Amino acid sequence: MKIATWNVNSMRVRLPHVRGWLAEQRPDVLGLQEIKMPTEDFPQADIEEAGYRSVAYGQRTYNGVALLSREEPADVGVGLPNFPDEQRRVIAATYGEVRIINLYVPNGQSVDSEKFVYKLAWLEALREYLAEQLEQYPQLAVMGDFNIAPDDRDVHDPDAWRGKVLCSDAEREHLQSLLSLGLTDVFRLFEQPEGTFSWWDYRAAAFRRKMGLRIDLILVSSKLASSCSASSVDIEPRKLERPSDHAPVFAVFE
DNA sequence: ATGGCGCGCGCAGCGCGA
Repeated sequence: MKIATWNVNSMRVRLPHVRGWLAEQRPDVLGLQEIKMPTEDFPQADIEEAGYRSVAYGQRTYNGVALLSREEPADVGVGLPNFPDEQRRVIAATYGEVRIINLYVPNGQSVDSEKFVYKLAWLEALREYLAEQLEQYPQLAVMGDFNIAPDDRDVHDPDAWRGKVLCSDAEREHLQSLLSLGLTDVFRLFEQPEGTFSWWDYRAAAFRRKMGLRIDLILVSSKLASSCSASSVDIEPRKLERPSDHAPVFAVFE
């Protein structure tokens, strides 16, 4: 089974990239974030032409998530059950025995903003939800745009970013508390090239200059971790015309 | 190097992202 996550920064604009990537990589499940359109506008027919089912949880202008899959999804859930929120950031579904939760974690803007307070509260509610889901689903994958770089290795210039949003101790501690539930960041199960990132600012030629962060993650339960055979970032779509600022990240399970 | 870029909205220029 191959699963992947990709913040597409507008599904309308990125539909050709998504279709191309599905055709080339053939993931079993692809989680999308920042589709930036209402659920009813999601291009389900175009995705079906590519051989994929889809479930979306979208809204106008901001946020929005979707799950594309070769198999029919079961038990679709949206949102965090313990955190009423107008912002649409979570969609979950079960494929066979595997539960997949697709996330768009709040950005947080800056560590002294109200949005940062919201981000930390959101992460606390996420931890409670994941604790409950782990009890229910031994084979659990939680993937998406976490908007947290787990470690200095995941930051092109750790000193410049130290303490800043996406890299602060408070955010990293929240991520650690998710991992403490029994989840593993599968990317780090394997030897990786130094300076592997999943997001690069559109400004300042950040991609060309390899100035990025790894903030798109795939966390899995121990049962899935033991069967994981690969995990990588595919930076090729970031080189296309009008790219998303994020690259897809995938993991393979035997 | 925070400013630049790119998105939606909507038709100018702003809010937002990370």
